[in-house]
Amino acid sequence: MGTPEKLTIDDVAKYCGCSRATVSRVMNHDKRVRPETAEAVEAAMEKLGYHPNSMARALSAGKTNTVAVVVPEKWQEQPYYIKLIDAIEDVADSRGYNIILKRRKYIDSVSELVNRKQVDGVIFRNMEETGKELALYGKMERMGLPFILIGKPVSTYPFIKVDNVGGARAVASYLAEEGYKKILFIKGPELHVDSIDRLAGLKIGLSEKGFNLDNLFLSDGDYSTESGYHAAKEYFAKNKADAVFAANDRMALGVLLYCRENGIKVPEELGIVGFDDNFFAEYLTPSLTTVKPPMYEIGIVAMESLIRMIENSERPNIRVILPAELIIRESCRAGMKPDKKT
Amino acid sequence: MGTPEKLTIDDVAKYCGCSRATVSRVMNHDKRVRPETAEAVEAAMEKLGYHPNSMARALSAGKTNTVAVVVPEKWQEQPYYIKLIDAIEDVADSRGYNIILKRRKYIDSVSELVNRKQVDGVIFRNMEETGKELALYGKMERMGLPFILIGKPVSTYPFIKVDNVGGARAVASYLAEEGYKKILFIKGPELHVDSIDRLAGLKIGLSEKGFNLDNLFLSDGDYSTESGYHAAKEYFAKNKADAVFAANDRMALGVLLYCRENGIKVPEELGIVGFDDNFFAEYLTPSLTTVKPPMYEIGIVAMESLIRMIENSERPNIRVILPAELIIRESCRAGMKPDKKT
DNA sequence: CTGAAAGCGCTTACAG
DNA sequence: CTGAAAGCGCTTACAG
Repeated sequence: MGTPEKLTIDDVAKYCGCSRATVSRVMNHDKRVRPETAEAVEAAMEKLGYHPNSMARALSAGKTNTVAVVVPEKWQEQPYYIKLIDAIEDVADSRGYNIILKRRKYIDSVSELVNRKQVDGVIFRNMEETGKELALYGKMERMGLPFILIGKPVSTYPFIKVDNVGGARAVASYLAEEGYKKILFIKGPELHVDSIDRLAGLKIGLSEKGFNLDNLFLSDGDYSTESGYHAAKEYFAKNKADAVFAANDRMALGVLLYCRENGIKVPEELGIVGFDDNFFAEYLTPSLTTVKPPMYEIGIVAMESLIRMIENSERPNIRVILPAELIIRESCRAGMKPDKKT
Repeated sequence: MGTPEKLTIDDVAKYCGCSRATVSRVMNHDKRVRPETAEAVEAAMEKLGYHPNSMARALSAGKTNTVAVVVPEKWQEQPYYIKLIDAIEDVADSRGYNIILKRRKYIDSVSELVNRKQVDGVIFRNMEETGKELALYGKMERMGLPFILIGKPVSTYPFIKVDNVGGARAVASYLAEEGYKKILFIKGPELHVDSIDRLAGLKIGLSEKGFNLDNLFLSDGDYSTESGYHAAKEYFAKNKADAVFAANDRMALGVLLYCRENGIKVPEELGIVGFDDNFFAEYLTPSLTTVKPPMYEIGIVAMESLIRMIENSERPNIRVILPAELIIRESCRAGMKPDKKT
C-alpha cells in the first residue's frame, strides 16, 4: 500500500544500506552497478513505493523529458491534427516523454518554456511564420535546443512535410486517365507554398499524361469555403469545365455547394477533387475525392527525430518529405467520363 | 540581445547589489519588497535577459504550474474535444499554467506524473471508469492532489457535466410542439449514463407537453453509426414513426443513411435528431438537428475550478451541470409537421 | 524591508 | 563497483 509520506532517494539508500549515488545509478540503469546490488535496490524501491521526484531529477540532470508541440490557432478546422498529436504522443510515451500542447497564439508562452528550460525540444507546425516564430527558432538554435518544423521549411532548420507536388500529380494522372478534358484549379492564398506546390504537381502530372495545359484554368481562392463557392460562381458564369481541383477541401466544399444550388450534378457533370482529407470529406453528399496527408506518419517521424536530436545532441540534417495518398470517393470517381476517354 | 550564457538568480543579485532572496521575492511579487528595490531588480532582470529556471523553482516551491488533461482514446471521433482543450489552455495560459495532454490509454503515465510530483492537478474526461481510474482517483485524493472529472461523476469527487436531461427535454418540447406523434428513441450502450439521462429528459419533456408515452418507442444501439442504421432498419421493417431521436449523432447518421438508401425523405417523412453536435452534423445532407454540449464552457469552468483547488488548497464541493443547446438544422426543422399539429 | 542559511531531491564528476 | 561531496537554481522560514 505505502503510506503517503514522502519518500526520497535517501530513504531508499538507507533501507538498502547503500549510498544515494548507487540508488540513483540503479534508477538510471547505469551499467557499473553490481547486478545483486541493483536487484536489491529495485526491490526496495518497489517495496517502499518510491518514485523519484521529476523536478529534482530535471534540475540536476538538466533534462525535463518534456517537449512542446505547437499547433495552429484554428486546429479545430483540421482534426487531422488529432492524428498528428496521437502519433507524437505514441512515440513520446514509449520513450518516456511528455508533451505540452500549445496553440500558436500562445507562442510567447512557448518562448518562456524555452527560456526557463522547461522543455527539451519543440515541434512546430509551421505555416506562414511571423517574426515571432523566426525569433524563437533563432533563439533555440543559439541555445542548442532541438526543434523541428512540420510543414513549410525555414532556413536550414530540420523539417518534415507532405509531398504536395506528388499528391497533386496523382490527382493529375487520375483526371487525365479518366478522360477529363477541361480542368479548373482553384488556388489558395497568393504565395502560399502548399498551393503553389499543388499547382506545380498538377501541371507536371497533366503534362506527362499528354494533357494540353491550355485546358487548365486557374481561379483565385483563399482556402475558405466561401472563396471556393465564389471561384466556381465566377468561373462557371462564362466558362465550362468537367473537373475542378481545389487546393484544399474547404474550397472544394464551396464548389460542391455552388453545384448543389445550381443543379450541376456531381460527379456526372462535374468532377470535384480537394486536398487534405478534411474531417467532413467523407460525410458530404457526394463524398469528396481528395488527397490525404500522412499526418500520423509525420507525427511519428517528427517525434522520433526530435528525440534523436535531444538524446544524441547531434544536429542531423533532417529534411523529410512524406507521400500523400489520393482518396477516391464519389465526387470524382472512375468511369464518370468514359465517353471522353482518349 | 543577451549572450547565451546561463544566468542565475545570483547573477541578478550580484548585479543589483542585493541578495538572492530579494530577487526571488521580486519575481514572486512579494509585497514586502521596497518599491524602488523591486524596480531596480526588475530592470536588472530585463537588462541581463534573465529567466528563472522552472525546474529549480518547482523543486523548491513544490509546485510545477503544470496540469495533465486526460482525453478518451478515440477523441478523434469527437473533435469537440478540441474546444474543450482550447478552453482549458485559454485559462491555463492566463494563469501561468501549462497542460500536458494524455490519452486514456496512457493512464499509467498519468499515474507516474502524479507519483513523481510532475503535475499540480489533473482534469479527467471520465466516461466509464475502470479500476485503474478509480485507483488513480483514490491515490490523488489521499495525496491531496486536486483533480476534476468531466462527464460521469464518481463517488464524491468534483465533477462538471453536461445537462443531458435538460438537452433531451428541449428536444422533446420541440418535437411535441411541432406536432410529431410517434417517436423512436435509439439508446446508447446499456447502462451508459448519458443515454439514460437523455431518455429520461425525453420522457419528462414529452410528458409535460401532454404527449402520450405509448407513442414513444425504444430501440437498442451502441453509439456506432452501424447500430443506428440497424436500429432503423429493424424498427421500420414493421413499424412507423415520424421522428427519430438518437442518443448520439453517429447513430442519427446511421438512421439518415438508412433513409437515404430506402427513399425515406428527411425531414419531410421523418424528422431526425441527434445529440453531441458532432463535427459532421452541419455537413450532412440534410444537416443534422442536434443538441450541442457546451464544451468550451466546460473547459473554462474545469480549469478555473482546478486552479482554485490548487492555489487555495481548498476542497470545494464542485458539482457543476452546464446546459446544452438545441441546434435546429434541416433534418428536423420547424413546420414539417403542420398537418399533425394539435 | 532585507539577508544568511538551510533545504528542495536528485545527478555526477572525482576518488578509491 | 561504490561512496562522499559538491552542485543544479531556486524558495522560505528565521532573524533582524
